[in-house]
Amino acid sequence: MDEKYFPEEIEKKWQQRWDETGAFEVRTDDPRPKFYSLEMLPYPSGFLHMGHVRNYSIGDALAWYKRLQGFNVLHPIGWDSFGQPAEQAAIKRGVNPLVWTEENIGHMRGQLRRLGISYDWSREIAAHRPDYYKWDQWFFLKMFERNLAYKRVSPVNWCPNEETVLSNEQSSGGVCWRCGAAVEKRDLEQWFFRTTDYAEQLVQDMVQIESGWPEKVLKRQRDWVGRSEGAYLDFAVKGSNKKIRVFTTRIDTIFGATAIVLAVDHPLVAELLSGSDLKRDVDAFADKVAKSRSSRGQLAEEEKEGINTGVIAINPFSGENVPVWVANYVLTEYGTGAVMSVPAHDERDFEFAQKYSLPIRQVIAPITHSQMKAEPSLVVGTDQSAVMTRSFTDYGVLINSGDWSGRLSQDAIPEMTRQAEQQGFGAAAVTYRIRDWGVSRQRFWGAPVPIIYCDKCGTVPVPYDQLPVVLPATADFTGVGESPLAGVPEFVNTTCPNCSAPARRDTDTMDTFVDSSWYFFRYCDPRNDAMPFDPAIASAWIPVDQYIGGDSHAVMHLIYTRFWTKFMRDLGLIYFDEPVKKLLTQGMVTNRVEGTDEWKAMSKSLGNGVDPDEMIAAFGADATRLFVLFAAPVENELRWSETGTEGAVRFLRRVYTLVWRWQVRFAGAAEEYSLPPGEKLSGGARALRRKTHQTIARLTGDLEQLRLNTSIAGLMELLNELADFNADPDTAGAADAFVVKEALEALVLMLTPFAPHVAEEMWEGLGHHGGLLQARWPQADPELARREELEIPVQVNGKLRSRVLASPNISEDELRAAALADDKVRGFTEGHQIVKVIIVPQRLVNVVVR
RNA sequence: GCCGGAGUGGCGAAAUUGGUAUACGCACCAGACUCAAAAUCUGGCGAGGUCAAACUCAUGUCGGUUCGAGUCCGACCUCCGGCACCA
Repeated sequence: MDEKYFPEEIEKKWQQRWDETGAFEVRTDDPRPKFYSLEMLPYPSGFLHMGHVRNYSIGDALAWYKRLQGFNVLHPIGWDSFGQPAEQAAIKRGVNPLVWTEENIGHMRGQLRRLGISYDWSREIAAHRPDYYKWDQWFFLKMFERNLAYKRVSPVNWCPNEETVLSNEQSSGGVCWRCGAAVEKRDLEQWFFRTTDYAEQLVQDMVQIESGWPEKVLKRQRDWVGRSEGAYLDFAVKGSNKKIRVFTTRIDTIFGATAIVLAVDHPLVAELLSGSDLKRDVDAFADKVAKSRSSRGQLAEEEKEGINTGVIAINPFSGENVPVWVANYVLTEYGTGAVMSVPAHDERDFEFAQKYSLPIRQVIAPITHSQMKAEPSLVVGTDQSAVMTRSFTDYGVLINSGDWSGRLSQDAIPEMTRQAEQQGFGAAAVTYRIRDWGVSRQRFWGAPVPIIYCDKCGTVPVPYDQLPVVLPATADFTGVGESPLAGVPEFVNTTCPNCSAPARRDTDTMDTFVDSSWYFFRYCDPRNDAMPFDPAIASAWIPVDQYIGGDSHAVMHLIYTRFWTKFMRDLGLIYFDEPVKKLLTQGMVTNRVEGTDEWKAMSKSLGNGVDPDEMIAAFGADATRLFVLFAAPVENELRWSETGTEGAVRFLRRVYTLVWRWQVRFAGAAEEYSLPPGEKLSGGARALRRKTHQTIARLTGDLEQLRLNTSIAGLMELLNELADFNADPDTAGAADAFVVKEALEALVLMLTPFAPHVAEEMWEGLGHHGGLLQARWPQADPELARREELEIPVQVNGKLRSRVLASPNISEDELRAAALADDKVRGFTEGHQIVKVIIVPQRLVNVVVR
């Protein structure tokens, strides 16, 4: 130890030592219990930002804490290194994507090491390397074999700016998730994974993780899967043998159906109208709708429009004739692309009916008090002349519904569904909003789709022994048109694995979310060249005990990885359903935007970024990390503050100086540091001991819940108590020195998760050799943590009036007597009748008077 | 519009889940050290009130339950997120 705290030297020293000894490398056959601490792997943009620092500091704190508790901790890192920016660099600046990516990784790896995050670097992986993406391709082939990967022409979301296909998730809100450009539609042949096959499991299995995942994330996933229970119903078309199938969740409103409405590209539209005069009008209308959809993502804001086709359908329940319309507000992709329109009880149908003067027939009446209050115009048995001013969408009691009138919605729904089934015109049904995952990208910098097209044999999977399908070293990066791979003849031209005739490779690459769906399985067995991972090894580590990342991945990545896990389970690679036990979605790191009062996520374009390297240079990695963890609860937004970081340095320096002052005594004398039996401690020493043990208990609880900010506050309190104790190392007696040593050791050990370098340095200074990896988290003695004397507040009628001193084992009677005898309390009770005295043992006395 | 979450000092935030509101830190103020500054150390720091105290009022607003409410219940206001024609 140096006399002064020089973070740079200490950090360099310990980083080097950790590196040389491979300190954080772990083995799967270690007998200790395992713990898997995982942070979302970074995209190698070239530079770490403060969000990364926060993410990895949280994960590292947990990893160190668990190590000190005796766990075998897997804490790996890798690179999500396929994706657009590398290709953009190639297009704009002519840099080779591989060179660009490897350079970025090199720089960021250096930054992570300077931060001193305790990773097992021997397990580092990168998605763009053939030994990784080989397994993306392997999984693709497995999907293909099981009919979970299929190809179809489909209108895809197309970003005109980046000229690439976007998934539904990536284009939510009608804008590109990365660049914000308005999304268009295009028809392309695309590969899809059947995520819809797993829709039900994705919802059902949430019960397995709901205790460990934020409710917010689960809710978004539930919404995303969009499970909806209802029924299919077939409406016969008059004068034809065709039927129109609709999906509804409100079969109980069917007597109020006054139209059938089809989506513009519903297949029946063309059939029903062939030869009709209206066909041209409807086609023109369909074109118009398609155009306006591609230019604007905001469907909800569009005015409802439709055309009456003149076709008549028959309501299977009432036998009534209803007109068939085509309209822009019905979605092709959801349900059956056709709905029964019930204006009285559906907002959208109501709006549509008003515009086209369709009849609005009430068939559900409100029954509860709050419904009545909200809908004064609607009453049971209302006459048909009553005018509805808006739709009534609650459940209620059926009216004007033939034999069903008088039934409750809740009862009518299952019974009407049963009748529809029995009579053969309907069935109970569950629909989902989730769609299949489009994985094709017309991109160079991704894992090539391992498929070959042969004129004779058609679509042929690349044989497993020919994997990986390696990306060519380079291509023409024009940034426009089809995939760059299509312009590389050596890549495209191949022979058919079946018949050896000349054939062509698929020129698309896979979505990068494929890479990130299973990467943390690969960490467990990163150099396996026979399989993506050994099932036994992966099962020894996974499920991940704690996963940490931004909540921007609440739906995309975190749904895909759950899907992938279930798929791997069905392949027989693993036997569990869910990959992640506990999830933490950390808050953003924000900074003030210069010249404004706004706090926004740090970004280059706003000019409010903070460079982690500069922080490390100015304050040290330990102080930077400590501040980031202390400044706010992990899930909150963190507002950047430089003075806050100075405060963190101040704290570390105070601890360091104290250790320095005492280490001479601890290292020099051959004193035995145990408390001599029967030795009486001074009041101050007892208080310090108590604080030490209270702090241990507090931190142990807080860290389990990742309450890092309060943990650090606890350490600061302990330091303050140590400073107040103010014993002199040169003259302190053995008992005082023992108490100080106990406090300092606990402080240093518990500081390790937040500031590991300086903790190592101080731990060594306190005379321990072998480093913190040999050390153990301190144990709290509950007996010592307990107060020996309590200052118990005394209230009169709930207002604090005084305090009395009492020992913790004082009886209730004694406490009551002491409280009532207190001068101040007597001042407030005099002249009143004491009704009762409430005593919360060891806590409080409340005297109730009248 | 619908669904979540949150409102506590000048600021980030605590409060063992109904029991001393404002821990810890930042900023600020005063003092010590210094020729001076920085650093460091000591003290102060919700509002009103007073020489000082007593005391009063304060956890978005209004009401309720309770001996006692930041915490529970009801209504409302504001802010932040998510979803948005999903039948």
